[in-house]
Amino acid sequence: MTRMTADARELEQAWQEVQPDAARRLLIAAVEAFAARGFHATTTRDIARGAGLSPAGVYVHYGSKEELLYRITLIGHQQTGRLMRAATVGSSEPAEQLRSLVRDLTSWQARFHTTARVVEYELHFLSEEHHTEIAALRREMQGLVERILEVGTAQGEFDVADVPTTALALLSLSVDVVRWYHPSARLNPEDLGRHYADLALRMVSAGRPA
Amino acid sequence: MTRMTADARELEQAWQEVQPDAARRLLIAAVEAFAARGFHATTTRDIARGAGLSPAGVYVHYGSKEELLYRITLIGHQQTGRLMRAATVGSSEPAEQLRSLVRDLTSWQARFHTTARVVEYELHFLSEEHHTEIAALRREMQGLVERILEVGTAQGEFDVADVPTTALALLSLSVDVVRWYHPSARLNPEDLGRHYADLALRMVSAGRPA
DNA sequence: GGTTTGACTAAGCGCTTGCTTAGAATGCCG
DNA sequence: CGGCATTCTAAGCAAGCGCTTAGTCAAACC
Repeated sequence: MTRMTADARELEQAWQEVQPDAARRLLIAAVEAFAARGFHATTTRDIARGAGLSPAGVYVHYGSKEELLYRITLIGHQQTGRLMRAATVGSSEPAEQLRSLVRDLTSWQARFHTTARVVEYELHFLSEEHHTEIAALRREMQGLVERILEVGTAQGEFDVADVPTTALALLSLSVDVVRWYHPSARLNPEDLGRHYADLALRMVSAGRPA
Repeated sequence: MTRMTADARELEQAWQEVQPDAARRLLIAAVEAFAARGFHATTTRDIARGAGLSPAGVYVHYGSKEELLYRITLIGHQQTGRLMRAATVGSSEPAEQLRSLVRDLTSWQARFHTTARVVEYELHFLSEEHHTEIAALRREMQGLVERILEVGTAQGEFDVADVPTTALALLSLSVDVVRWYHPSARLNPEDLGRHYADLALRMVSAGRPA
C-alpha cells in the first residue's frame, strides 16, 4: 500500500465496519482516485495499487468498478442523511433546525471533501438501478429542507417566496463546498459550517427592513 | 450530423464566429458529449459522429481531445467574464452591481447549462498550462465579487463578516446551478436569476433586525 | 490547364482498458 | 492430518482508446 493522505487516515477510522481489511482499503483507494481523477479516468489498476493488491485483487471483493462507486456513494448518502435527520429532531424551532442542518452538512462536506466530491460529482456514472436508488435518497433530503422552510414560513419566522427553489439554493451552498474546499482553506470545516449557517438564515429569515 | 438538442441550436447561433463550419459543429458536439458523459468517458469517435465526420476528421481542426475541452472552457470563461464586468460598470451602487452580477451569471448558467457544466466540472482535465490560464481568469472573477463586497461594506450598505468566504458562497449559488438545472425546471433562466439575486442581497445586506 | 491548398476519410498502430481464468497460498475445522 | 473455504496473484483476452498515416477530392489560384 502506498502512503496515505490525511483524508484516507480519517476514512480508515470512519469506515471500520467495512470488512475484510482489503475491502476497506480498496474502497478508500477508490475514493481517493475517483476524487482526484474522476471515475472514468481512474483505472482498476490504480485502485488495486492504492490498496496494495494486484489488479485482479479488486474482483475478489467487488464485482466491478461501478460497484465500488456505488458503495462509496451509498455510504456517503447514508451518513449525510443521518446527519440531516439528526438536525431536524434536535430542536422544534425551524430556525434552529436549519442552522444545525446547514452547519453540520457543510462541515461534513469540508471534512470529508474527498469522499463528498465523489458522492456529489460521480453520481451520473452509476448504473441506472443504482442511480435510481440514490436519487430517491436525495429527494428525501431535499424534502427535509423543504419541510423546515414550510413550517418556518407558516410560523411567520421565515419569509420564503419559493420553497423548492430556496431549498435547492440552500443545499447548493453546502454541496458546492466540495468543488473548492482544500485542507489549506482559510476556514476549518467547523468555522465554515457556522459561517454558512449564518448565511442560510439570512436567506430565509423574515423581519427584514424595507 | 445527428439531430440537435435545443442547447445545440442555441450554441449554433452563439458560436457563429467559430469557423469553418465543421470546426464549430465539432465544438458543439464536444460540449454535448462532455456534458452528458464527462470528458474521459467521451471518445473522439463520439465527437466525430456528433459532428457528422469520420473519426479522423476531428484532427483536421483540433490537435487533440484536450484542445477541444480547452476551447470550450476558454470561450465559456470569456463570456461569463464579460457578463460579470458588464454588471459592475452598469451601476456604481454595490447593491445594484451585485444584483446584476448574480442575476445575469445565474441565468447564463441556466440558459447554457450544457456548456456551463463542461466549463465548471471538466476543468481539472485540462493540461497544466491550460489549467493555469483558466485558473487565472477564475481568480479575476472571484476578485470582482470581493471588490463589490468591500465597497458595499465600506459604505455601510453591506454587512459581511468574511469577504472571501462570502464571495465564494455567492458564486457557489450560481455555479451549482449547472449541477441540477434542466429546461424542465420550475423556473426559467431569467426568473431563476432574479430569485437568486434576491437571495444574494439578503446574504450580504446590512440593516437586519436583532 | 496544371498545381497548390484545405477538408476530408479508410485503415490501422500501439497501447490501455475492465475483467476472467487457472491456480497458489493460507488458515480453519473435523 | 485431510479437506475445504477464503484470499490472493500471474497471465492474458477481447474490446476500445487517442491519434497517425497515406491518400482522395474539390475548389482556388497562377
